[in-house]
Formats: sequence, C-alpha cells, structure tokens
Amino acid sequence: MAAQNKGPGGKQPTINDVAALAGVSKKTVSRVINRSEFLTDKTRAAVEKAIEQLGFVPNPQARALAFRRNFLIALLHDNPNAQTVLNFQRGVLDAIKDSDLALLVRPVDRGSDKMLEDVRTFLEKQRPIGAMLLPPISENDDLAALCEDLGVRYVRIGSARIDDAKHCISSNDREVVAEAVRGLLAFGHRRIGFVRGPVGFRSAAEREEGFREALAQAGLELAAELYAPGNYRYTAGIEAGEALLSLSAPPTAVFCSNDEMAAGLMSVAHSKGIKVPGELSIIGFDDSPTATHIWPALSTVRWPIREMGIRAAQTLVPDFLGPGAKAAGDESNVLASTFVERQSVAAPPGR
Amino acid sequence: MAAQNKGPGGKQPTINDVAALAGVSKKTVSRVINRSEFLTDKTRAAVEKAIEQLGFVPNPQARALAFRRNFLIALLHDNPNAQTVLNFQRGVLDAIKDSDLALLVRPVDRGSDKMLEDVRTFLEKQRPIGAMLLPPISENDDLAALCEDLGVRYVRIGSARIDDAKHCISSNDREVVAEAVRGLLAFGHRRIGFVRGPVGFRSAAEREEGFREALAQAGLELAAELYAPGNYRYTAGIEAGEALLSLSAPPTAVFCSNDEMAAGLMSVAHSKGIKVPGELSIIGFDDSPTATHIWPALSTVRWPIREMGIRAAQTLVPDFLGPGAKAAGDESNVLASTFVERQSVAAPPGR
DNA sequence: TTGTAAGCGTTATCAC
DNA sequence: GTGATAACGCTTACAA
Repeated sequence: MAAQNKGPGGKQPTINDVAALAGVSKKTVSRVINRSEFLTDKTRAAVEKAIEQLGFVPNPQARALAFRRNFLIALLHDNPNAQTVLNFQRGVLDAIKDSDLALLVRPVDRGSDKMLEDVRTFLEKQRPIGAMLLPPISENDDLAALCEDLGVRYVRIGSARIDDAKHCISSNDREVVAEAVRGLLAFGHRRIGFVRGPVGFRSAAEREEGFREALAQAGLELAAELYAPGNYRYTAGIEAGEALLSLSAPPTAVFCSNDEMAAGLMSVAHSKGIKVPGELSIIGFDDSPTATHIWPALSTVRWPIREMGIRAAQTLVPDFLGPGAKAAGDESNVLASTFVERQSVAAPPGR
Repeated sequence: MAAQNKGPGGKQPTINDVAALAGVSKKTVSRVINRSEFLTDKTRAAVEKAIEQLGFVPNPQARALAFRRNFLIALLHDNPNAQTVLNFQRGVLDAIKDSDLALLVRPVDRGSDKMLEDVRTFLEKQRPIGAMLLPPISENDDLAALCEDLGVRYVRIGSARIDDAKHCISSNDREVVAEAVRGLLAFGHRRIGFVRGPVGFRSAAEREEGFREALAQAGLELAAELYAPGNYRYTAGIEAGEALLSLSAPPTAVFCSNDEMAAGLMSVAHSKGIKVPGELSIIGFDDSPTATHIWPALSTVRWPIREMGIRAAQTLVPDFLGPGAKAAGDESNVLASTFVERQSVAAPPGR
C-alpha cells in the first residue's frame, strides 16, 4: 500500500517533489515513470524509493496533455443485453489492467436520429485513443467512418466479419447455429421452426443463414408457415409462439434467434400445456442469464464475449498493452462460439 | 453538427486559434467557455461564432490540469446484476448529460483481499471528483473511509440508510417487502416460506425484517422449517425449493429475496408438477429481466434504479450539474421501490 | 546516462 | 470588460 504523505503543502506530491527528494531532475523521474532503458540501476532505485516514500502517482491529465494524447478507450454500446455489455467490459478491463489505460463506457441510443451527432460530440470531447463498438451499433458503417474521420481507432464486434481483421472481432454464428440445428436433425426433428431477429441486423441474417444451411444439407427446406419474424424481444417470442404453436401441424422444435425470444416462446408452450422438451424442443442464442433461469434450462449458443473483450482491447491498442498482447492466438480475430446443451432439447414425440 | 475545420496545421483547433480568429485574448475565450458573466454580448457572440466556425472543442485534459481537478466521476460495482448496473449507469448519464462530466465505470472484485488496494490505486490514478458505490460493496465501510481519506466524494446506494443523507441513496426495501407479504396474507396464505439473501448483506437483512414484520402484524410467525438460507444465486433457489417443497406441509407461498432465487424455486416447482400460482405463489425481488422471462411471470419488487442513478449523481456533484439538480424532490434521498404484480401470485388452494 | 529549456491547452492573477 | 503573464504537471527536444 502506498504511503500517505502528501508532499510539501499537504497536496498531492508532484514529479518535482520526487525529483527533489531523489536529488535528480524531473526528467529523470519522468524516465523512470515511463520505463526508459537509459538509466543506471542506481538512479532508478533512488527515484523509485522517493516515489514510494511520497506515494507519488503521476497525474494522468498532465501526462495526457504533454503526450498530446490521453489514455482512454471507449466502449460504445446500445445495451443489446446487460450481461453481454458487462462481460465484454470485464474482458476489456482484464486486458488493460496493467496498462495506463482507463475505460470510458458510453451507451448510445441507436433509435435517435441524433445518434451520430451524440457520438461525435462524445468522441470530440473525450478524444479516446480508440472506441469499441458492440453489436448492433457495430454494424453501423457511418459510426466506423466517423471514428476514422476523427482519428479515433475503432474495433467492431460482430457475429460475422463486418470489417477487416484490424477492425473487427467476430464470432462464427452461422456455423454454430448450423451445428445446433444439425443436432436437432440428428434427434429426428423434421419440422423445425425458426424465429428470426430484427431486419437489418447482421447477426439475425447470419443466424438465419446457418439455420437454412443445416436444413439444406439435410435436404430440407424451411416451410413458410414455420418461419416467424422477430426483434430479439420477449414479446416477439410470445407472438412467434402463438403463431407457430397453433399451427395444425406445429413444429416439434424451434430455433429462436436469441434467448429472450426463446423464453417468450417457451412461456407460450407452457400456457398451452405443451411439454418442453417432450413435445417441443427449443434452442436459443446468447446464453444470457435467462437461459438458465427459465425452466427447463435452455440449450443455447454462447459467445465468448469476455474473451472478445480481451481480444478487442488487444486489437485496438496493442501498443499500450505490453508484449503479451499480440501473442493472443488467431490473427483472423474470429472467435468460436459454442453450443451449450441444456434441458430444452430432446427427441420429437414418437421417436 | 460541428464544423470540420481542423485549424491551422491540420490539428485540433485550440483556444489560441479561436482567440486569433475572434480577435480577442485567449482568456476571453476561456471566459466564454466557462460562462463568465462579465462579458459584452458582442464579444461573447464573436467568440461563439469563431468557436462554431472552427469546430473548437476544449481539451478536457488541459482544463483538468489548469483547474487542478478533472471532470470524472466513477461508478464502482461488483456486478450485483447486470441490468441493475446498466440502468443505474443510464440514470447517472441522464443526470450528467449536459455537464462537463464523464463517467468511469469500474468493476471491483469484493471477494479479493486486494480489493481495497485495487480501489485505492484506481482512485489515486484517476482522481475522480467522486465515486458512486453500488450494493453490495456500498455496504463496505472501509471503502467509504478510503474515499474520505483520499478526498474523493462518495455516495452509497443501499436498501436502507447506511450512511447520512449526503452519502446515501436508499430504497425502502423493508416496507415494500412487508407490503408484498401483506398481499399474500390478504389472499389467505398462512404458510409462507422465506428464502433469504446472503449473510452479511444489508439488503438481505432488510428484506427479512420486512417479511417478518408483515407476518408479525398478522399475528403470525415464520416457522423454522419454512425458512431457507440463500445467497442470491439461482442454485440457492433450487436448494430452497427442494427443501421447502418436499415438506410434508409445504408452504402455499414463498417470498424469495431476489428474482434469481425465485426462478430457481419456480423451476423446482415445475419439475415437481406443482402449479404456479395455483398451488404455489412466488414473489421475487429486483424486477430483473428474469422476472418477465420466466413462466409464469414473476411478481416482484422494482427498485427505482435509474432514478437512483440520477439522484446519486445529483447528490454527488450538485455543483457541476446546474441549478436543476437540487430541485429533485425528497431531501432524505430515500426513493420508493414498488411492488409489481404479475402472474406468480394467486389465492392458496382451497380458497 | 542525465539535465535544461520549451511547450502541451487551459485557467488564475492581477493589472489596465 | 479585457488582456498579459504565470501557472498546472508532465513530456519532448536537444544539450551536456
């Protein structure tokens, strides 16, 4: 724990106080702070001792000013779901823990027509080194262009490659969804419903493609009546459930493009007295807290979101993170999601 | 939208550029930025025009340095649940939107024995004006003392008054829980189970007191067998459910100290074929996303968490938020939680 | 390897 | 009301 001394005058000690105490120039102290190589072990030790003794902590604002750059990175999100944001954030913080960086979190309202302007104001004011864009706003090309324009680095997180590897961390949604659906097929399901995410979302499109891919491989096609639109909200799951489950020939399994809609669909099944998974198998996507809180627990797809946070930081500011940062594995920046089996999937009735 | 000019040299325009363009001294520009009263409307207008024209944005680091204070406030949390953190954060951002403040978010690990040291390092490095502590870490007195010690303002969020009104935003957990339980009693429930939160959490104690209070008012007492320990986790709800629902005389209703445990308990009810709410009423606490995602939707208690975020910011930095900040209502800083009725409560069997 | 001087973009002081 | 000048705490030249 740092010493409690406040330096002369009872204030925070400054680099000058350290320099005076150590009997060196402030530049030498600065060198120690910034880990310059050209220093005698002896002077370094003397300075470090003085720093310790005074409890000196460099003023980040002063450093930022002198460096003509601050040490902030920003996380921009539109609250896709709270757990995702927080897990990602945790990953970022893991990555920057031993650096001088600090994290600014900024919710943005993608519905607002002032969104771009708001972000611009934010970036101009804070001037972070870089920004990390979480889906769905990561899919907004204008936002990326804005960052570019302002000289703010950026990384976009997505369900698929939506930018080059330097600017994009992505998962393999399509493949994993296909895998999940193949599991359903292996169980013997043939009438499989699909609840889609919102129009215009890349993630929604990816998941649909994965779904259709798996079906096609099995020589099947998605019947129009088994297709339900949606918007990633619980109520959309309800509506989809009401449509799908009152069909004269209802599906024996449904893939929902996220957990929340899966929960909605499941509640409809419950109210109709349809047994899950006995009479209806359900798969979700996200592995949100909801997935384990509903009954039966939902089979779903898990994004390696914390890992993506780490990777995003490493991609955004490798030069601030020390040597370990680049040795982080696959340079393509595609991280694998995994299918999580729980209790909401079983063989269809009569198999 | 701000102009795109980068000033002379292609860089960000500075106060000097503005001064030159407006034909005034930089100090005058500074006065305009800081809304000094002593200015001719004419000069002010001239400066504002120059600012607009150059797209000038004051450098916050330089301001921070000159002011000897930065414009950061920090949100410290231990991820009680993601939605809470994000909603609170949103409230804070609502409150500081038109100010110069920025928000730093910092997860802390209350389990770690280095927790205090970590927070100290963070506060010393960033030197925020103030810190907002979310439960459960808000209950840690050492943390508050640390802030005090470092000259960092603080506000603690809690389920009950855990500090004086200047340092505490609280809700009335006890009362609302009592109200919810009175509702159960009015339905005719007499055997009401209780699932507690973790030992050492003030919120858990408050909720228990509210529960017992309502029972006592009705001349009832909590039977030992109807009391289940817990820790706010889903699995604790499972365990409580297994204990409570296999009693020879099981409860007809259970109050769970949070939604997550309520979800666990509900899943046990489902697996045992116990109908909710027909045979078992359940009440949770938090109004988390889970509450609406499970089936049947959970009656629960909602914290005015976003409002608390607003209030917390207003209490922490009223001097940075303009005149509206203090007119925010009840000076005691106690905000009311509300009981949210959904589908998990009904009359006990046979009534 | 270390020190000196100048400057980063802003505000405070104190004259005018 | 407004402006010169000196801070603020640090880094980057460049010199020694």
